Amino acid sequence: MTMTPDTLTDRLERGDVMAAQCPSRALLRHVTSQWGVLVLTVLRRGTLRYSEIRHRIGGISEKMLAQTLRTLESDGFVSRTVHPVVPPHVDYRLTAAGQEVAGRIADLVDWIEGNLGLLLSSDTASLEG
Amino acid sequence: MTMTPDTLTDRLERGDVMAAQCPSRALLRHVTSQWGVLVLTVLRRGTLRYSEIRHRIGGISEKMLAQTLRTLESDGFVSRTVHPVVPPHVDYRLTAAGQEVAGRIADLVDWIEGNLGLLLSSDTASLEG
DNA sequence: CAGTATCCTAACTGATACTG
DNA sequence: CAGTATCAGTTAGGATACTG
Repeated sequence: MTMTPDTLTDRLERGDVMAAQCPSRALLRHVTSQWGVLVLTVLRRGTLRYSEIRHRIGGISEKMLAQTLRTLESDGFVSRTVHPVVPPHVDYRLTAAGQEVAGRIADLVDWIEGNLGLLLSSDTASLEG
Repeated sequence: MTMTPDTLTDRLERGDVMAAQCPSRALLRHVTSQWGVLVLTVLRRGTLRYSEIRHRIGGISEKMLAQTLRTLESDGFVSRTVHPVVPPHVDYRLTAAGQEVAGRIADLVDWIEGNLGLLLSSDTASLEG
């Protein structure tokens, strides 16, 4: 097995997330952000309005939901549709790329939820937030 | 299809990550933290020493690596082995639970790395960090 | 080598109040 | 309804120096 003699440029072009300046780092940070994970997860079920998302994610503030949605939208994971009615009606849904990442996030979330008991019973498990 | 008439207690016991106080939230935050993701990813290849991890993850500081390793260890995702020699030699490796979550994280990371071009070419993609 | 201790800044976060 | 604006507190994060 031969090792690739990796230059920094090689790594950036390849999209190597281990290179500090690689754009994939930023994308990864956005989708794995505290609220990004949960927003992507709830949107898997379909199109939702701002208030519906907020209601489904316990503890998220208006500010962070708005900010997270804007980031995910600008990254191309979420699309935003404004219905020009009064009172306002805005829908959010996953793009094709969003469905891909959200599916993978959901696999992770599901495993953790499903193995919570196992994890918490471990003698080394912490309670800290 | 009938809806589950969800109490908060139900959701916590089920390990529902959408409930703000659920312990799965904290675990999820730890493994999806900026450095947690990368540490879990590099450890998939096998046992590594502190300095090896630090070298492989571009841009991580000593402080954040130490902190991230301690958190992942206390959550039961990483195990730490001290070899009582001088100079010190400490090994880190994934536990069984760690391998499960790291595998799922890797699926996400791989997809993003592999589709970077697609994501960046999107007209809505941002450059921000 | 593998960290810890200290200091400092910037970013994240939430509460509240307000707007179209 | 769907946000934005503002403010204040907390935490994340990095640089440097130091220890066993």
